Amino acid sequence: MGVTKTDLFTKEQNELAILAKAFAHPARIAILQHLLKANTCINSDLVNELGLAQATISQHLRELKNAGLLQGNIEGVSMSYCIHPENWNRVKDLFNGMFDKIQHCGPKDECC
Amino acid sequence: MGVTKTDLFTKEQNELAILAKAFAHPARIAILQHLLKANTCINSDLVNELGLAQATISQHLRELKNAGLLQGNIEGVSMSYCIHPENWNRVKDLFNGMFDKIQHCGPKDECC
DNA sequence: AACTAACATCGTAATAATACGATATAACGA
DNA sequence: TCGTTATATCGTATTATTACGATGTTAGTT
Repeated sequence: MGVTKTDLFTKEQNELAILAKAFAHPARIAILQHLLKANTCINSDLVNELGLAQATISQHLRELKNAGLLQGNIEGVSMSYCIHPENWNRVKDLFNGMFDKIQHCGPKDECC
Repeated sequence: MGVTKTDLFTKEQNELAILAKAFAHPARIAILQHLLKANTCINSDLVNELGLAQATISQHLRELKNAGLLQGNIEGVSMSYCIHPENWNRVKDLFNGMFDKIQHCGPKDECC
């Protein structure tokens, strides 16, 4: 793409955008939802669950991990992933910090 | 990109991903934050505020509008944008529906 | 050691997103 | 009407993302 002009924006704006990008694919949402239910899973679970190739799942997992949403622990031969609890809550707070800033703007909410 | 296999995922997963994509650029976060403060703005406000070209701002505004996050009203010669209140709250609920599903997973939060 | 199972990484083709100049379009005022 | 102001849209070069086969890597098994 054209290069995003990161320097024009605040640290918070860039951070929120990076986090949102991690959520911005249905496969990654599906992975997160699976983990919210199952607490833990390995790559091959998700290959069966989602029907994407192993390499593709691995790539999505890495992106979620890079964003800090997941952590991975070696479990014998396989890699066990789970949601990173502290970061998850921080992300929640960051988004809600934005969501909650909306203000009532008129009797019928006619802002503009 | 390789084509995203939308049909593999649920409606909610695809919707969340589309919304997250709308948030996944610092310029769009900046636009939303500006609107949360100012309630209303026009294209040229943002050109001055953000330092991106007029065409670029217009493109970002369209994406935010397509995602349902903004609404626009004609105001004489210019276009007045504001946050779409109902959709904004629905988006908030959708994300929190996900954020809040995290469960305590152990004495030290060692999930995996 | 040889084999297997489970992943990660590489390479790459296909496709999407970003930025912006150039060019429409539309409303208002003189 | 003509010019001005404010946006939208088009075209396009550049860069990023997605998916997956092929190949590497590592831990356990026989």
